[in-house]
Amino acid sequence: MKPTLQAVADAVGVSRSTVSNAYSRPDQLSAALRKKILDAAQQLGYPGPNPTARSLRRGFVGAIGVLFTSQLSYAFTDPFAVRFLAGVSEGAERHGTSLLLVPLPVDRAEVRRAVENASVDGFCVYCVGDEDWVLDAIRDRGLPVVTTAPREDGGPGDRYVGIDERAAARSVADHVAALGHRRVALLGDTVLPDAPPGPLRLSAPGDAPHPTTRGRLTGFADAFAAVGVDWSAITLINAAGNSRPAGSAAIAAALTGNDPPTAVLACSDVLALGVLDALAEPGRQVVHPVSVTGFDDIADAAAAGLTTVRQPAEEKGRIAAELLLEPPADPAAGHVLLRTDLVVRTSTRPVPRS
Amino acid sequence: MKPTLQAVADAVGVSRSTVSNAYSRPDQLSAALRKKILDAAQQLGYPGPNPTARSLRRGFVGAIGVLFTSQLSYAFTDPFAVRFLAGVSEGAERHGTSLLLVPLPVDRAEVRRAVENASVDGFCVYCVGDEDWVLDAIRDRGLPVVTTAPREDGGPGDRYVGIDERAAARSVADHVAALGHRRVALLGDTVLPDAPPGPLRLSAPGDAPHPTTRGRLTGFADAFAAVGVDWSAITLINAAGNSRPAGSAAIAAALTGNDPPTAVLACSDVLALGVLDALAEPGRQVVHPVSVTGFDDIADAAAAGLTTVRQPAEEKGRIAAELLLEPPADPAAGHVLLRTDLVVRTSTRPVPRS
DNA sequence: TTGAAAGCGATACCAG
DNA sequence: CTGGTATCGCTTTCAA
Repeated sequence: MKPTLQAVADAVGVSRSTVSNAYSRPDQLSAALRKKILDAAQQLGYPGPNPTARSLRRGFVGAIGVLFTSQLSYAFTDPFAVRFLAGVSEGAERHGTSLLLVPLPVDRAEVRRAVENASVDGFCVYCVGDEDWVLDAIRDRGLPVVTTAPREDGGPGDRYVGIDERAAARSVADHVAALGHRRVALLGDTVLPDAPPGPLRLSAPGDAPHPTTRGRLTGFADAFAAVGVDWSAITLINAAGNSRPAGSAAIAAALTGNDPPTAVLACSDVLALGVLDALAEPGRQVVHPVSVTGFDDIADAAAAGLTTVRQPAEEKGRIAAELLLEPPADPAAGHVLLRTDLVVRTSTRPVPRS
Repeated sequence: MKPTLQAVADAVGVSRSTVSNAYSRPDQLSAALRKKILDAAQQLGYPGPNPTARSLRRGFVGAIGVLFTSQLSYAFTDPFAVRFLAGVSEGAERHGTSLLLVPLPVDRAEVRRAVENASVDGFCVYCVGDEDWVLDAIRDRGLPVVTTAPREDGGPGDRYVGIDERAAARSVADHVAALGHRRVALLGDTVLPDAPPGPLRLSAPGDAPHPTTRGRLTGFADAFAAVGVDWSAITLINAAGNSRPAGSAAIAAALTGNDPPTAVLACSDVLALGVLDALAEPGRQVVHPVSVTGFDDIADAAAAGLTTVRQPAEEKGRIAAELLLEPPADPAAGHVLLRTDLVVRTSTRPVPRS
């Protein structure tokens, strides 16, 4: 049995409170006594105050939970997520706060349990898919939450850090439209739950359930509507997952069909790079060059010459952590919108004359 | 005040145990009563059993601590570390275990406190530098630990997953030596604590305090000793940090000096890529092509054509997690050595004839 | 099935 | 500066 604080107290012949003070409030006892206690503890092999017991008593843990509405390894696999986390960890580190990465089970009921079991002071939710139900589970815990996508029904303490998805998406799409592209395809990840990879019909961009995807598709549509291209004339393509291979697989058919698009606008850089991969495949020669755009501006985008929208990944994470750790006095300050920038590179070109 | 289990019990008119059972052991009470309790809880806004209290009582947390002997953001900045973590998270996820990323303060005394304050069932330590003192703090907690570098004085329960650093390093160095290189430079990160970037004298490779660096330098030295090149004839260069810019900065002077090395062997891919960056800089034309090798085989290595040693990053992480979560019955199985492979690409060429 | 009682290991207030 | 006491919120025999 591991010795407890009580054991140390007995050994030294003082009360528990004194031993506790020796650890947590050195100024509350004489240096000599403190040393005596610490020595005895060392000698007994007392590992120091049990952190769980301490948290219980203090009503505070010193950790924030980070949830990915996806497999946990997504957090380390997706380039944007990694940078976001780097930012979160930076913010947390500044406050001496730990990060608890909680894996979410696939089963909904178990998700509740996972959320309920996390010893944390608050949650930071990185929204990958449509996750209102996850947010509900968290909200029921009654802890502060910060999300990366706006909530429809955010309560008073609702905190959020993001970008104006719609405007940002519009900025790239405007660029593409200005280059003369009219026959375009939009590529999104899991536009509808369980949709297979490939073309997908959606009566309006606003029908996409996931807020981020919805915002981006709507922004794309806005730009083309402005030049007279109706939503119904735009090809929407679904990718099964946010990864390069998923992007390649999803776009493949569209590129080889007759009348392929002259431009593909993807909802993420990863998907866009997948499109470039598909375009580069020997078998997949398209009759004309295809312009491609991404979203995020991850590291690989620059080398690939990908035109994209930059959003400040690390800053987003850092602010998320700070929103949790230093709650703004003014609740209105709980919603932070970051700036985005259109980054034009070589992957977009004027529409080829036919 | 948030309602407690007691409040729910009072509201329903049952005892606490019954409410507790409603949550944790559904089979211990009638479905009807359980529903009644859960409804009441919902109605009262009871957030479910407090995870901290539960952990205290159960003596088990359901989380493992992950420590980086460096800034926490290193975990998300260094490509190899990220892949390692992806592996750890995969292993943890399989067990429904969370990951607690604990930021380590710079101050040693505070490190102890940080370690002592982490509510976890075990620790996984990613060794960046010379961290015996961190390991000591952890060991004093009396929790299981798995490290990525062997410990000199590992106790009985000592768990470790790594590679044969020395042999792996030797394999690249043998390749370089076979190409005829004799005037070589070795590049390592923080070879000695607080050493400035640039050339460094070490009487023997074994003098490097950090076990990983020591192993790699020794392996490099082995290979050259075998072809008659003495340690004293080898240039050792220190980089201030494991990053591309640090690599560039450290090597710069050596490349422009007279009699520059014909080959540079770096202790990591990141440093090696930094060397390639330096070589590519307009001002830095070297009189002859310089061969460069790395270590790890991160994603960027392939694109850069970097010759390197591959070690299975994700697997390393996954095994680390498993070693913690499914302690091997046979203590000897607590030490896992992974295989490495020499990957020859275009960054190494035969020594130029002069 | 249900409930009473005994902790899990520590902290904080308040006398002394 | 030190110690008694109440309590943090829950789980778990064990008996009814």
